[in-house]
Amino acid sequence: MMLDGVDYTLEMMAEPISATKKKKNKRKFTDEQIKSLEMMFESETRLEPGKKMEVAKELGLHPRQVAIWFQNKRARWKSKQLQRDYTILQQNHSTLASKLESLIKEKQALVIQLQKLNDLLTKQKEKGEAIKSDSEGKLGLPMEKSEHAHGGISDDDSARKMEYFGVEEELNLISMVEPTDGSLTSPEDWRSFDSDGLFCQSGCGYHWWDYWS
DNA sequence: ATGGCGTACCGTGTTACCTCA
DNA sequence: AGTGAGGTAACACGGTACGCC
Repeated sequence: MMLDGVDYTLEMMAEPISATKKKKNKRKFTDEQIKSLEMMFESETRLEPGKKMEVAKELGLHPRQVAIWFQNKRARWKSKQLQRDYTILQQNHSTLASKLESLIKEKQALVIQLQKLNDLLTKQKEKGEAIKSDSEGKLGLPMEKSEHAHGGISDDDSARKMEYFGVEEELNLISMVEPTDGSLTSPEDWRSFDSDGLFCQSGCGYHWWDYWS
């Protein structure tokens, strides 16, 4: 049985066709046919009817065979593309996951530093208030003494602060502002954090180190 | 203008066959 | 020689687009 130069009975007719099972005249395309089809698929994944007829004639195939080959090729290409995309997504996910992990660790370290500093500030505030009330009790006057009155911080004061906080912790003061729940990330939270006067930057008339004496 | 019909094509899933380890 | 897995041509089916009447 010859069809456009192709013998479709090859290999297939050795076995009788069963009544229930439809026998397919399946024959593998030649390397040359596949090569030509692949080249065409690279330039266009769909064939126009005219082009399909032309290709079929050129390769000695039925137009239907060419159409089916392109359909199957598109399906195979899509499947492989999905696999490639999946691999890329997996790699991206892995990279992001490791970055997230290191960021979480970094955050935890910062939170611990922040809590430590908050404890120090609370203790210092309590200590300052105790001294203040003690002085008022003795003199019967509000406390006026500060380094402002003397014209600045003494070397003695600076040394005492360093001794208390340590140089590194003092340098990191600005960055230690985020609690575990992230509740200080909004402007409102910043105001509330500042409202106890610990971080009053201007117009307060005194600073936290005023309580050192 | 609209709806019915036939045709061609597509995507998706399945089947049947071939090849190879 | 027999067999199972993987590849693939061919098919089935449902959906869509288009032209014609």
